[in-house]
Amino acid sequence: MPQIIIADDHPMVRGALALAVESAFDQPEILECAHLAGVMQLLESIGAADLLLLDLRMPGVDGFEGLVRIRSQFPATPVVVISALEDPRLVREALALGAMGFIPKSTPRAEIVAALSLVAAGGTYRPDDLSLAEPAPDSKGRAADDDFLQRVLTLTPQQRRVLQLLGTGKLNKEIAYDLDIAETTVKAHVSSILHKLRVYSRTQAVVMAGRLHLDSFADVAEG
Amino acid sequence: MPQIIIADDHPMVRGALALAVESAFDQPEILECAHLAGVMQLLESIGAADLLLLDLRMPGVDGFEGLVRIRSQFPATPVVVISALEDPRLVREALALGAMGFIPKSTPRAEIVAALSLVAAGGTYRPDDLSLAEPAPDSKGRAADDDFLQRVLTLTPQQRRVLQLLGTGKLNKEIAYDLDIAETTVKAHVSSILHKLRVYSRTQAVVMAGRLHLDSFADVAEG
DNA sequence: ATTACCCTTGTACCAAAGTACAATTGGCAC
DNA sequence: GTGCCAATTGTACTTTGGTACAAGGGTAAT
Repeated sequence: MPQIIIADDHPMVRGALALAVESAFDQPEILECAHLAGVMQLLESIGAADLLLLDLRMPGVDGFEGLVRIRSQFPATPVVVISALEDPRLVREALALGAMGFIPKSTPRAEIVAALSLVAAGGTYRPDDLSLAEPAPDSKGRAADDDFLQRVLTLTPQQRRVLQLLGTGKLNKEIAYDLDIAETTVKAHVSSILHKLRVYSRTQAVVMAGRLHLDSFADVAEG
Repeated sequence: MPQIIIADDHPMVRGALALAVESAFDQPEILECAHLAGVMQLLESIGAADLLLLDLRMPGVDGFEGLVRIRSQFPATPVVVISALEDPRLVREALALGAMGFIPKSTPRAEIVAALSLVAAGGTYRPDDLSLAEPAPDSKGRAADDDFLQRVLTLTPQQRRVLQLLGTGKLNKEIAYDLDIAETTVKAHVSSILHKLRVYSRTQAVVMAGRLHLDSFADVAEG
């Protein structure tokens, strides 16, 4: 019996998604959450879900931070991002951050069902009109960030956890305690992380990684 | 004959600013630059300008770094920051870093002229709607951040410059080079900064300080 | 079963970070 | 002037951070 988590702060949306899930899976166990904390608790208690439908905007989730947290702490759980928006950049970034799909809320039910089946089968889904419209980099700063994203994706799950804690400013010693491993091991991970991210200090890694969350800066027209 | 430097990578913007400068000063000598390197060269050759209009975003300047470099190497030159953005936090920080004014590109010409005159007279300028709209905390997470902001404000100007460079992930050695001081001095500043901010590592300082800039998340409507 | 990769840990070493104490200079205010 | 403070620098020291190398155990794929 597949366990599916639906995380959205809007009950109506959860209901609609539940219908789609019931169509796409055989006797699913549907677990609903209205906030990120609930999702994390659920995942901790059941270890890993078979699928997680995650809204980008809910209490406790301001953007991709929730996705990143979940992906790094529960890499085994496939995540499909649900969003009211469908900006190509958002889609790309969500997928780059490890989401297995991106479903705009405006998607027809039938297509949602197909998308969920696709992801359950190990595929990835994105809105049709984006399959081709991808290779269109617009601004300059974007490129560098995308490069960095690609590098973050080469990190192993444990390394992502380390990077996560690194991002809170913790010492190696504290990270070791948190992950219940030796400080030596943390150092090994940090070294590997620095190489993969092509930076030369933890501080730089933190600065770079920090941008992944909040580089949603609206390009403002010249005055 | 006052020497005024206009640094912006957009010719149209430079033109508009030049007009304002000509209205605000008597027979000004206007020097234009499209990138940071040119500004530094100009300042080195003429020693100090009477006013520098500096865009936040140009080749070689990703944010406050250029402002910091200029302020530290040519403290005698008053700098007015020109920006397409007008986030109150940006304004506050620019002024904290030693800018004598902050002029959004959307400002009417007449007001720009007045602002330039004000700064030339030794005053500081900021957009009107920010003089009062500052002390308005809205969300919960704000409280802690405001505490932190209060602590940041206890930093001396030079310490803020150091913190700024710290936030780019630079080593003490690099910071020393940028500010043209000894690494020992940088260490002294960092130590002092850590104490004032009540953190125990540069990484934590960077993480905390990072929040001050970019927690500007646009609230998006539900689908 | 052999390869490959991840996670783990250890030792050893070097570089960077951070603290503590002391001292000089210069500006500014009372 | 005297005092205060920012800024600077130095020496000396301890703690973190980071690299290099080596190695054992686990899992998954070929």
